[in-house]
Amino acid sequence: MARRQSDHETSHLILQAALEEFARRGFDGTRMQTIADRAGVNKALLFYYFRSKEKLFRNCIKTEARELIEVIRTAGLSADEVPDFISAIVDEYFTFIEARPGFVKLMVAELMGDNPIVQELLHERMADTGKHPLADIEAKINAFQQAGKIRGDTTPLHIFATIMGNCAVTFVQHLAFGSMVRLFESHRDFISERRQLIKSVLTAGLQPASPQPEINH
Amino acid sequence: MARRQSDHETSHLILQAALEEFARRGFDGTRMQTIADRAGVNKALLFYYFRSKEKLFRNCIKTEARELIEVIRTAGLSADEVPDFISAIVDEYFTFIEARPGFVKLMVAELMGDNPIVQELLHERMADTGKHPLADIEAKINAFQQAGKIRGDTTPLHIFATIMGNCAVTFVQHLAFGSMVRLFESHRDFISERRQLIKSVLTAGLQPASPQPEINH
DNA sequence: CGATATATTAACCAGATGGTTAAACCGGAA
DNA sequence: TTCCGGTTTAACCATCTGGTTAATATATCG
Repeated sequence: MARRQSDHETSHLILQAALEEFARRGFDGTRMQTIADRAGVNKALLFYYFRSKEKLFRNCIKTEARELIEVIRTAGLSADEVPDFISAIVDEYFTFIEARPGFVKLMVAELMGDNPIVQELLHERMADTGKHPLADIEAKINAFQQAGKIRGDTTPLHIFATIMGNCAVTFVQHLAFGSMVRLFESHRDFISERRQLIKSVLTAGLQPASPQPEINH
Repeated sequence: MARRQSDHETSHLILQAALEEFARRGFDGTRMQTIADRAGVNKALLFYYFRSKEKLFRNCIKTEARELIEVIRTAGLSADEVPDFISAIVDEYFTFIEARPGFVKLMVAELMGDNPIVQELLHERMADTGKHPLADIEAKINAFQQAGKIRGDTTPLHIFATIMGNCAVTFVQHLAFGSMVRLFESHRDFISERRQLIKSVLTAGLQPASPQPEINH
């Protein structure tokens, strides 16, 4: 009964199953046996292809993070004006995550851990390409600032963090508010409303210092 | 050698230790023995005061969530103008979290789980007070909208989610970006820069529809 | 076919983990 | 002092978990 599959096929099955389980249960909550069951293979195969639970986890993280970075990078570079820039990044981020229900949880699980896997990934990429994967985005934001098209009172990375943060947190809020209030109708409604609001708020909020009311602190 | 302590003292010690461990390792990653060690008590005491690991975890979550809700509620109600409203909530949120290094991780751990503990807490509070803990805040935002002081093209809860989301995500980004780029100087610098930027961006971005550039999508 | 390298599996293992229990401990009341 | 209820502990247990191993199955190639 044991049909033999190609190396690539089997390890891909495992990776996919692992991705879903890690996303759902976190690192510690995930059982190797469960991944094996989900992939329809013997547990020992997980250790045959990936040497340990941690290595398998690292592989999952890297696979997903690599994709996201590329998606965001491409989206950001495709736009020439600030509103389009924001809109493109937000849209691509949302689309990316909506297609990967467990992604945010997976990334959070990575951040909960002690070893920064993403950092490892970035080192690899920098060794390959010779520059930071986000360097282009950073330069683009800097150019916007020089042209007076975006607020210049902070660093490009803070601008970037603001955009990405609003996107990412949406999907955690989706869980949080979903259980805290049920005044939000359906899931999709919440997400899509949020997407538009983020674009609008950021487009207005990231404009160069227009006369704003004083803030107490 | 076994000094006897008062009931309250011991269970409080345990709760505090549990809080730190759950925050650091998540639910599944936390060991009851470790909590016991940290609290300096015998492991069996954890089961004596709290009946199970899960009950202990629930207790931690509720304790923290209750505090945060109250802090935010109070902050929000204390301000009469939108910029102060935003500033107060952001400041209180940041202060709250800075004093509790593991809070965000703890809450994320709760959201990762399958049973919505926070929802349980809200039900209790609503049974006590007769209204949703955030109802006052919601009403206040609604009043701002009616007065044309804040954008009226979305619901109060989306406004609230935008403010809270920006705060919460900061402390996750602190971890994420901290390992992704090291262009951010120290931890405190990142956090405080972020705090000011959030206030500014939101104050500008949440204003009622001023003429904004078109957004492609 | 036979040989070889790779894939796959069942059975197994040592250590850890949440939880239990019965006994000991301790302060205070009578 | 004696007794009693709440508190604390050491020892214990059933179960689970990541990881190993030795044997088996399968494709590929000469």
